[in-house]
Amino acid sequence: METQLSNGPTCNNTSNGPSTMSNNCSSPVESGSIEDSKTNLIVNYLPQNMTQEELKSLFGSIGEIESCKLVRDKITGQSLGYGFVNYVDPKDAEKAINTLNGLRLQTKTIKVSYARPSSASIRDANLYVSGLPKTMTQKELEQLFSQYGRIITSRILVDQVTGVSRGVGFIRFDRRVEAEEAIKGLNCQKPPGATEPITVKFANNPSQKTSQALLSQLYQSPNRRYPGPLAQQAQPSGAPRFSPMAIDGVTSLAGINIPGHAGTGWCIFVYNLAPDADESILWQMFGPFGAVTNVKVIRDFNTNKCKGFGFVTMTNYDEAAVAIASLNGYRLGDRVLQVSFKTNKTHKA
DNA sequence: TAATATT
Repeated sequence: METQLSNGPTCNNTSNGPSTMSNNCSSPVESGSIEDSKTNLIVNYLPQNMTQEELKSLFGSIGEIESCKLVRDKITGQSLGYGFVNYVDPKDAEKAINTLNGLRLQTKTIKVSYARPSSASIRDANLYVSGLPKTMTQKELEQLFSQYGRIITSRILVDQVTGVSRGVGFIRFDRRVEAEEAIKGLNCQKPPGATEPITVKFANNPSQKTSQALLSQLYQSPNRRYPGPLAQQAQPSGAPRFSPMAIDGVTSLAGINIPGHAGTGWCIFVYNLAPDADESILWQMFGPFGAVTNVKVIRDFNTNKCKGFGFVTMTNYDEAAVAIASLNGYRLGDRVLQVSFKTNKTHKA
């Protein structure tokens, strides 16, 4: 634990997530400020539909949260895909990095790292690079740019089908001045061995998105989500499909009184969990099916071992129904899970 | 030639 912390949490890159190369591993001390917070985390690559409450619920399963904020577009209110979680205890922040960094949520692999102190100097430090040799790797790209400063993230865009580089990428520096120097030094220059010069300029800001792009984003249907890691358990072919109209996120469920519906969402009962099961397994199993607002593993007060069951709250009925259809009967280790909407029989008024 | 990381 101590070793990993001093080595920098951002070294925990995942293999296929939208993560960075591993040169951003400086500790807060090494990066020049001993005042860096050890409780405040930045969470990147959040699913588009994840809410602040869901973020808080996920990270609250680690420890007490002092504050939590999902960053949204000022105009459209759309999530910008990242947020901040500030813990009360630095130990919990460290634990969150160790347990939640790299967690797969829907189509995303989230990244959890310490937040740098907010400052104007770290803003607008993102570069768009085009004309790269198709053979250039992310590592080589970073090597080229690292002479100008500390790289926070890098990415080379690839063809989704072939996996071949599209010759364009992004480099985010720690500070804007570093990005400015990189433009001066590398724009219109040929990388070593390349036959064509590259273009290096500041990347567009998300706020500059066209209204058309915003519209397509607003109407992106959450129904197209792949059915999670457990597709073999999915409903038999021929089973009724769910209408995208019904799960557009604005369907009002307030006041509906149906078993399983708890006012804030649809409560799902998960039975036959192992004694050492924890909340993360529930997030991982149900997250791919849609908006999960809460998970809970029921534990014995004395032993702190799971009593064999837990609950998951999902916002949308259709997504909950698909999750149940897919996960009921799912084999987790050597156990076969029973998954259903929660009934009211356990606590009759 | 364009995905999102500083409240």
